[in-house]
Amino acid sequence: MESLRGTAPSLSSPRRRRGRLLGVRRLRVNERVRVSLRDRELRLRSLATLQAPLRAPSIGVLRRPMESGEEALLLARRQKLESMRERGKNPFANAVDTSDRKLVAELRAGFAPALLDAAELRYDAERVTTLAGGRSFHVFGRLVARRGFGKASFFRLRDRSGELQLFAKQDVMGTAFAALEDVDLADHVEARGRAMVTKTGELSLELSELRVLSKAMRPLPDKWHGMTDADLRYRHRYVDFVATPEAAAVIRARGVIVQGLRDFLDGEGFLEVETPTLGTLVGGATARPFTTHHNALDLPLFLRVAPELYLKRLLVGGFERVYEIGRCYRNEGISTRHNPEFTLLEFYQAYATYDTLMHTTEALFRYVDEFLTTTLEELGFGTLVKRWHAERPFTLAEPFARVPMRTSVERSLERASLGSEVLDRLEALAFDNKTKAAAHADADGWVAIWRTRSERANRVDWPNLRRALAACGSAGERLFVAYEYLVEPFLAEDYRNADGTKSVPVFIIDYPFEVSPLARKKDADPTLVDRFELFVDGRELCNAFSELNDPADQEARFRHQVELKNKGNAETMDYDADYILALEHGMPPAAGFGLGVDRLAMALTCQPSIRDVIAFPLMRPEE
RNA sequence: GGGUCGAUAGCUCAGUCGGUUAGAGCAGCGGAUUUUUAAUCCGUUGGUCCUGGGUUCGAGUCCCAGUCGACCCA
Repeated sequence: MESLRGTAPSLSSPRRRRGRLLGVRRLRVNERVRVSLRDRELRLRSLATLQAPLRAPSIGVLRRPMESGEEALLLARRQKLESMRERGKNPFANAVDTSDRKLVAELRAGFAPALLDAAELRYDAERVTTLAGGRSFHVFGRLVARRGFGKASFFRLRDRSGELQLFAKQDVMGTAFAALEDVDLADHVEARGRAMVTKTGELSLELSELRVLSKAMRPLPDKWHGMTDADLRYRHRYVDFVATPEAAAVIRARGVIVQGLRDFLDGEGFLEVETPTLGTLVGGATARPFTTHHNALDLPLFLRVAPELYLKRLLVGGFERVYEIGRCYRNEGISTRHNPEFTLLEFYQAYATYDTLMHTTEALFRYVDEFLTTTLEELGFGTLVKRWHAERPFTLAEPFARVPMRTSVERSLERASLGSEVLDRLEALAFDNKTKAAAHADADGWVAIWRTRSERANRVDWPNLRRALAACGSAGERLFVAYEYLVEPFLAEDYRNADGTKSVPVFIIDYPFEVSPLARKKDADPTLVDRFELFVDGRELCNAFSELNDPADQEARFRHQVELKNKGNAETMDYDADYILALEHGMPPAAGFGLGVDRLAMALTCQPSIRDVIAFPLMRPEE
């Protein structure tokens, strides 16, 4: 990584600006187009004046192939733009009158009584004519398809609410029909026309007028296949959203999900707040931070990894129920489940325990899912949302399972035909490369035998389990690691609904205190804390606990974090003296909750990568 | 960080064993077409085969290095 950053500028050749539609490259292409136009003019002029002697070579000039296929496409659009200007039409018109605008969805709603087939959107012609009553309708949108028939033409217009066919006929439009030659796919237009139904039953506007409002200078991707190259899609999301309707629907769904979260919490009397994203300390989660710098104060700063400690200060300040939905930043790897910046929902509730929050969590998930479903149906995404529901490998309809962490490990061992000996021997299993292999001979032998006990026992990632155990400094950490390797990979198959067709969300509860530096210890067993994480189809979505409000205990936990940091662990918290001071002023008993909003969106919309639910995911630059 | 796979026209993709001038569909351009909906029909433009190096009489194809991406693992 480091070396890459250092050497990239000198190594990277001026190439790489090939093939991929990169923003920077686009500009260059445009410049090249302009230059080449000037070139051509000059050459043509010289042809005319110099005549015969240069004739042979200049034919070569004339027949010189267009710079590239892409540039030829751009040139064609520029020529249409010029043609518009010559006819006094502004290709980037700004003054529009939307006072009588109809959204496509509104228009369809108005003609709903004439629907013959709701699934295929076929309409009865006579009833549409009657309902329209001779009115002209005014619509705005982008042209996404066209079919020409000489003296007639079909367009497909898309606005934010849906798509509608426009039908242009020469005998209706008169001279305006010829101007359609300057209209390209992807142009933004306004159109007026009477509502009618075509021979095939499609509701259409028979155009009296079509005006280009904004000329698109680049074509859309393949009308049928769209854009499938993942690299292109993520780098040029604005194109992806036009070319891949589901990609746009997912972003819309995400917005609705966030709205649903707010709706639920507002209804429970929570106050939405905003807390700092820049700070001098790292806290609220064990994660490696991004660093930055404030110039005026000459102060090194961290981007927050979680809002937790500020939200709990608000509890001290008398706000009993607060929440924040905000961006957090963790300087860690990128994967299908991790983006360096991501959105966290955290809420804190005074006089509640983690047990209270388990009930709240179930209610919240069901509320948001219902909200998403009904809202998307209203927006005309009924088919899509049905498909998502069917594809989901989990169900929210049944009670979520609850299992204490230790029990979950014991159960999982049983299912793998392994005994408690595995749990008893965690410390001895630890393996790291520093120690001689001979020292692990016993453990190697046990693992070899355990692997033979069952197919599931063989599926366990023993090498990495043993490596992770080597990094543990306490029994609590070892239990947690055992859980991660022996239980978590099997959650989705172990916890199923009544008929076994879908997985059921699982609360894993009662974590070791060593891996929970901000959670309250259990009264009955101080080696554990009142904490749960929620796993939906085996993926961690939530983390919640009864809050630690004993300043002395919190101080000891912070000290332990600092010890780990001094030993070289990058994913630790700082000692936050001001937070201790806040606790000393008295924080009410409370429980707090965190939810990965991106991951929730992934789960509810069946998206395989976090990049699909983020409008503009982080990409390595091309050049 | 490791492994596997991939990169060919603006987009989606073929390209056989290393062998003639690298093909198709869409989009574009020209033509025909007044009810199509992936419209159709005729014609046509468009290529740094990701980059660099190597092997070879000959490389899109084989080898090495690199870039970017996808997936899996860490």
